[in-house]
Order: sequence, then C-alpha cells, then structure tokens
Amino acid sequence: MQTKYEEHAKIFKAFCDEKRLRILELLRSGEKCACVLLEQLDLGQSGLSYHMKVLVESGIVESRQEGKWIHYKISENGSAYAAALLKELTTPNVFLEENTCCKQ
Amino acid sequence: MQTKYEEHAKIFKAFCDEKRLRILELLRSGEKCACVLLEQLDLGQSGLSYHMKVLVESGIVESRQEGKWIHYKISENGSAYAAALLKELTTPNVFLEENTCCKQ
DNA sequence: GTAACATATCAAATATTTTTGATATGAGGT
DNA sequence: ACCTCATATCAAAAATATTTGATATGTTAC
Repeated sequence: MQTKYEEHAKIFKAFCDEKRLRILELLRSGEKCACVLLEQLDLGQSGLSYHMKVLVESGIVESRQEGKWIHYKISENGSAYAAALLKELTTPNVFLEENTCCKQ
Repeated sequence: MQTKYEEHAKIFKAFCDEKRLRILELLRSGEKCACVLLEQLDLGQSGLSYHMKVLVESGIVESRQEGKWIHYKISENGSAYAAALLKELTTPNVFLEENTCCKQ
C-alpha cells in the first residue's frame, strides 16, 4: 500500500541519479540489450540489474525478453506521464491562501 | 566542477523524495513562510531546513528573506526548465544504432 | 540430461542521505 | 548593549540506497 507521494517519488527516481541518467542517455538512441549497456557503462552486472530495476519500476523504461537476452527502451507512455506529472506538481492551484504568519 | 549528469540529477532531487513532494504540494497554493511549512509538516526545524536547501538548490523552489522570515515559492522558470529537460532526456535521438549483439 | 550463457536475486559491506539536537548566525526590539 | 525569535549549520547517529561478489534462475544448445 503506497501513498501517492511514494508512487510519485518512484517515478522521478529514474532521473535523480547520475548513473541512471547515463543509462537513459544510452537508451535515447534506441532499444538496447543489457549486454550492450554492460559494455558501455562503468557498472558490474549486478549493479546494472539493480539500476535497471529502478528504471523499469519508475515506468520510464520498459523491458522485453528475447531468449536469454533482455532489451530495454525508454517508454513513451511512461515518459509522457512523468512529464505531465511534473507539470502538475509545479503548477499553482487556483485557491489562494492568505498569509497569516510572520507578524512583526 | 559538476558533470552534466550531476547537475541534472540535482534538479530531479526535488521530486524523488516523499517529504519534498509534500512540501511542493503545500507550495502549490502559493508562497509560504518556513514557519507555516514547519506547522503543516511532520518535520523538525533542522529537517525542514535540510529539505528546503535541496529544493532551492534544485531550482524548483525560490526563497526570499523578509526580516527574520524566509518565504519559499515554486519557481516558474526552474519548473519550466525541469519540464523541458525531462522531455529532452526521454526523447529519442535521430541517430539509429544497429543492434550488433545477442547472436544466437 | 548436462553445460554455457544472460541476468535476477541475495546478503553483507559500503556509501550516501536523512534525521536529530545542539549551536551559530542574523533580524528586530528595547 | 542585551534579549528574543527565525532559521541555517554542524556533527554524530540513524536510515536508506548502492555496490559487490556469490548464488539462483531461466534460456538455449547439444
């Protein structure tokens, strides 16, 4: 049972880590197999698995298995959802609150 | 000296933590003084200071001092920049790479 | 069936982040 | 000047995330 905050935080975990940003950059040029990512990143096998799990759970990355190989790509839907969410989280509400603090 | 990855990660640190998302939600209804945030969140004074620092450094939140009080608000510019960056990070490149791995 | 390979999972070690309470610093009033 | 208040900073403790190497699991070939 997750709160909406936990769910939202999970989405942005894709972007708030240097290594995961590097992975995303590699995936921008198209779907890639884990074995390729492993060569091009300064990560061990289990390290890559760990980060890929975070990325897939965030919804920003999708995976598909082909035999022994796992291919990863950026998810269009997941990315669009994250973009919309970021917009929402930073957009002012209509309701205006009165400042009732900070009296001198 | 920060890499672009470290800089980008810093921006999204605003969104990948539950407490910071709660703060952002409070700021959506307009600029707020730290003393108000302190009442409405389950955080101690130094805890709030810590998280506000992360938010301000991310560029998503701006602060201004008025006497003894600090007011925080969501930054329109910082937010727009983050939105654009997220779009960029998840948008496929034109260049298409050939898959040369995973031979049977 | 066995063996090789790809990758997930595990648990412990390590690194980083967050929390906590004390203290420092600055603004304002007298 | 002293005092109060608001909030940043500090350092250590606590919590969490990440890394690491070993192991498990699934796919494929023979």
